[in-house]
Amino acid sequence: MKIGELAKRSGLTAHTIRYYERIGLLPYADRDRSSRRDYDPSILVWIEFLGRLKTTGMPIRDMLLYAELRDQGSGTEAERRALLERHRESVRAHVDELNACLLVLDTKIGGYAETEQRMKEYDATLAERRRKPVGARSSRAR
Amino acid sequence: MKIGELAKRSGLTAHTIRYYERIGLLPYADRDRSSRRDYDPSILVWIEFLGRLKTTGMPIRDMLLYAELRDQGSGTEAERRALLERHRESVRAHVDELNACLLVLDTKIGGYAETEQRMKEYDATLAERRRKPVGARSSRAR
DNA sequence: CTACGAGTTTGAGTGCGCTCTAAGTCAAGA
DNA sequence: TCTTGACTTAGAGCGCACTCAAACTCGTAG
Repeated sequence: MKIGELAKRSGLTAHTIRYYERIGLLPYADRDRSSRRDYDPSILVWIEFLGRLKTTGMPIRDMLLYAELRDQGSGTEAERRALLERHRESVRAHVDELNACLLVLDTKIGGYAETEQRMKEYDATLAERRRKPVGARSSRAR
Repeated sequence: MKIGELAKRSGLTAHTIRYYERIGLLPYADRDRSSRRDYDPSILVWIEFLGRLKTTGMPIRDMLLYAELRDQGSGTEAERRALLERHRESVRAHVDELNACLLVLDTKIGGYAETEQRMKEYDATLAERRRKPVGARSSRAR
């Protein structure tokens, strides 16, 4: 698979794929006789996993650490696991924080909704007063 | 309240507070006779809210939009509400995405845990073989 | 043969959100 | 009076994660 094809399939740009290779996030890709990168589709699995790490806010320097452990192969599993576990906890904490913020947001939005509601009622009252002018009892006061 | 005090209370640095004022995220603060900023503690509420927006990933340009609507006062409530509602949905979507990633992470970590377990068992088998050498029936094969 | 399109490299540029520097002002305490 | 330290400004610098530019090389279709 050429870099253009991989870009399409992975959702990254060719630029980004080369950048990732440069910094060591993607392994050095085999080149064909005219020195174009030629990928094995299995790279997609790794890119997808990197995407998860990215989505969950892991900085590139940590992904790099994980990638290096992975390249070193067996014997690094415990460290890799520890890295992922630490990350998992930070993601969980962040999710909790986001949920707390969502509550605040809901409250704030609820406040605007109330204001809107009171304004509608006020408008309705005015309309009522125009129909049954001064002195007439408001039908809204039930 | 002076900027240093506000920094302590808000968790922002004085630098960041000045930066936020410069870009319009914080209102222009009143200065005392020697042109130092003097804050009303009520600013803390606004800073805290900005913090929530930041935590939930709202870019500064959007906070700025919200801040401008707020400065314009009444008549902008519907727009402010709409802005927050859009943001809320994007945060919800992001939380869902994070939760999905957490599942993947759990699976991956589970994989490492399994490998570790198998290695422990293998070590145990070796130890067993050392105690009851060649020919002896392994007690682990139950 | 030549033109095109997709690839190559190195290195520079971009947008975001701060973060810091330099040079100066001011008020209060020793 | 002098020193200290918290403040002021405009503007430069930084770390991150890309993103793009320039100049070049290939393989293939017309």
